[in-house]
Amino acid sequence: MHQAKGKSPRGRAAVIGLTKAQVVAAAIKQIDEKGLPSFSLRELARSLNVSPAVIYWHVGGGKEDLFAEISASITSELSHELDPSQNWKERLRAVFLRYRQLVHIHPNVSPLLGAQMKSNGVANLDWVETVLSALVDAGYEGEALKDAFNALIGGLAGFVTMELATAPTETQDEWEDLFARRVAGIDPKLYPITHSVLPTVTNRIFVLRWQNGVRIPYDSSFELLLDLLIEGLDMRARKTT
Amino acid sequence: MHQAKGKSPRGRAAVIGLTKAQVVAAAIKQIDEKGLPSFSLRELARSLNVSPAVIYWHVGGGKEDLFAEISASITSELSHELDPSQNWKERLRAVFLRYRQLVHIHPNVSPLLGAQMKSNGVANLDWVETVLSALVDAGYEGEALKDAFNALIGGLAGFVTMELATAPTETQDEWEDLFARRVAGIDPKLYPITHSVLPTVTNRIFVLRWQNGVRIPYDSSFELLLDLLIEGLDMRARKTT
DNA sequence: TACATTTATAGAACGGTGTCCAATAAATGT
DNA sequence: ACATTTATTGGACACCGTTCTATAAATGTA
Repeated sequence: MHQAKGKSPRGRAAVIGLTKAQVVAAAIKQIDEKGLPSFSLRELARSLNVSPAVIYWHVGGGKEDLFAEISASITSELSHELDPSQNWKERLRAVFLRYRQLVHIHPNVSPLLGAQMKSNGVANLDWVETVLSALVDAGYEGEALKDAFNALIGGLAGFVTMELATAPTETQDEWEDLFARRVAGIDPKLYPITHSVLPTVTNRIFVLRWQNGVRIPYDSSFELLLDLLIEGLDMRARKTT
Repeated sequence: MHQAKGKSPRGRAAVIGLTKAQVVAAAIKQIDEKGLPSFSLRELARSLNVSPAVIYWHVGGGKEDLFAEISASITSELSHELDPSQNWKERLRAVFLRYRQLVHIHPNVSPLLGAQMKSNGVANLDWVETVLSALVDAGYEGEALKDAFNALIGGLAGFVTMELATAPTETQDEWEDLFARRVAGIDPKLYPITHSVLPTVTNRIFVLRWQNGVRIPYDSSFELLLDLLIEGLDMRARKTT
């Protein structure tokens, strides 16, 4: 039905045509350039000088599966180069900073790693093992381990997803103006605190922004979140151990 | 060009036809039932026994704007009924628990509040004011306030987005089988920790699951995240004050 | 009551999309 | 040399978002 899924091109070589990896790479490139909303299989096929059906042959079952492949392709680079001599806190820091770094390379793909996250099965086990083993080293097990893992992944990966949430591409300038005008018109009587901190906060916090984390990265906010989580998990572990 | 945006149906009454609010409500209903991926303006129009063009007349500019309206419609219920006598930690807890609760009512709409989050301008200022004022009460200001706000919103709203990330609707059963088989086949030599905690963790942590937070809610994990953040922010505030 | 105007809807059209299927070419194994 | 697998084509189907022009329904005004 479709391409040889064997480990590597052994006896039955890859003929000459396209590779699944090439299709995925081209898809990522196109999403990087044109954005996820305007991505289409037909245009992908066009960019490869190929019939749309070819994509179906190389990747199993259409768009959904292609997205899963893209997601796997990006997160696969995650857990390389980890220094096992570091303690668990340093390892956690490193792996999540690396995660954010990776996603920032392909901001438009971000929704596929967060909200869509189909996770083509068990592709990124390295990641899971890294986080779980760090937490085990910290002294977590059972239900507490489960919750600590979810708090870390959900909070940090979720943060990055929100950070890179797609600002509307269409009439961007026009919309920025509208937004800026609305912010300027915030009533000091109704929202005194918000109004008073507008100078330091406008377009730099989550709900009150018209650009996303691509143009205005949230480095220090992410670091704060990361520190709060790791320090907090450390304290809790010490308490119960 | 489109409907009267005035406060309420005064002189020029609402004729008899559809209301923008009705369109939005119907859209939410349809997304709740059929899921976001299979949502379409045409089917929405069909369900209202109406021509597709009618949606364009009632809501400004098509799908994108309709999504913004939906998002606003849901988050508008957010900051009601808040007890100002509570201290800032209790208020923060309450508002974010309420946020998660609200989103869980319309799980399929979740991507619109997270990854897509266009935020039709400044609709949910109540929310912002609540969080900001709590943090100001805690002693935050300037850059630290900004980072604390972003860590809270990004981490917690992001968590909920991930929790409800859309599991694939299509061939669900078949896919669950595939996933379960892959999990069962995890190599204990390669992933010793992961393998050893599989019993307590399978389908209950973020990457190793085949169902999303609708069927398997992450209550205790969210509570942990919430506690870690609030406690940590409290400690940091005391230190620097 | 009559007419002009605003409000609301209908219907058709345009270009684009995901997906599938039958036919066919290209490379491979025997 | 031939049968088989591998890879690709082109066309079809049904649906989609969006826009346009025309028309109906309600309203304001004389």
